[in-house]
Amino acid sequence: MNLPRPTDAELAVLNVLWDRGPSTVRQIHEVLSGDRDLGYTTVLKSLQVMTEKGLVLRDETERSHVFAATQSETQTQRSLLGDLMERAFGGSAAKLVIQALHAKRTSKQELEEIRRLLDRAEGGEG
Amino acid sequence: MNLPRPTDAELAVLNVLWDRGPSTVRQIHEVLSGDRDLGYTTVLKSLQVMTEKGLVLRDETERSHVFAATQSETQTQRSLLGDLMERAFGGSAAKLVIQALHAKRTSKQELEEIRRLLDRAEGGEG
DNA sequence: AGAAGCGTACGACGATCGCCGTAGATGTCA
DNA sequence: TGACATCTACGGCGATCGTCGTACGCTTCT
Repeated sequence: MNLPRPTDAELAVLNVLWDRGPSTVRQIHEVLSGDRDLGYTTVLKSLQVMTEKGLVLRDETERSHVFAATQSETQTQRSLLGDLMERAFGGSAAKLVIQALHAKRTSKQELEEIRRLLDRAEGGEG
Repeated sequence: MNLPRPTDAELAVLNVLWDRGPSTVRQIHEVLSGDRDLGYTTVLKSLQVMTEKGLVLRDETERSHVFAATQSETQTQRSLLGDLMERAFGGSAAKLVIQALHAKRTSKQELEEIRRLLDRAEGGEG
């Protein structure tokens, strides 16, 4: 089954989950309300919706439910990227990468990392 | 002034505009209804909303208004990418690029193109 | 036992999304 | 001139988004 694309608010929650591992509403709320002003029940409601969508799993064994992301950060990043690639880049990974490199100044180390990946990718292709 | 992120439906319209240049509702509708089933007034309404948002400009000199994108495809691609980079990649272009290369099999030619860009980017840096 | 605190459930609200029907103005053609 | 086609404007509909208030059930503390 294919999961729906997480919304902005949902992605913020997922980021916390990926960063800190399975967490309670309170823990997530604490992290998130560091940035912006955000009610406790807002986070709770988000998690409830995300549970219905299958974006998170809820462990109800304890009184304070514990939530965990169902997809890894990497999986989500790829599908988000694939989605954007289709919708805005005519499906071309190369165009996307090129614009990404323009979108933000990339450090020398990062460029090297990309180059290494390129070598591997090229090698692995028929 | 900063334009809002175009929605999925709006991006589909913009794609037509970038591809065919300034167009009437009818022309856009013809292209779009090639793929999916879509009412004429649906496209019209989209364009009206997009005009309010500043995503397109409307030329009303003719009876059939002519719409044009206010941002180039490249500009939009970059801001979409920058946005996603912030929301899902912790602001790291490198992570994004790496996942993008994984997200879809990339042809040898495309890889070469990216490599060339990398050379240029590296050269131009301090 | 009663009060105070912590937790989830539920419903609501204003905004937006994507979609379209209908109204009414304007142009075209027999 | 009258019929018909073509356009835009407007409003509505069901769904989702992001946000929260309120209700209510368990703990825990006094």
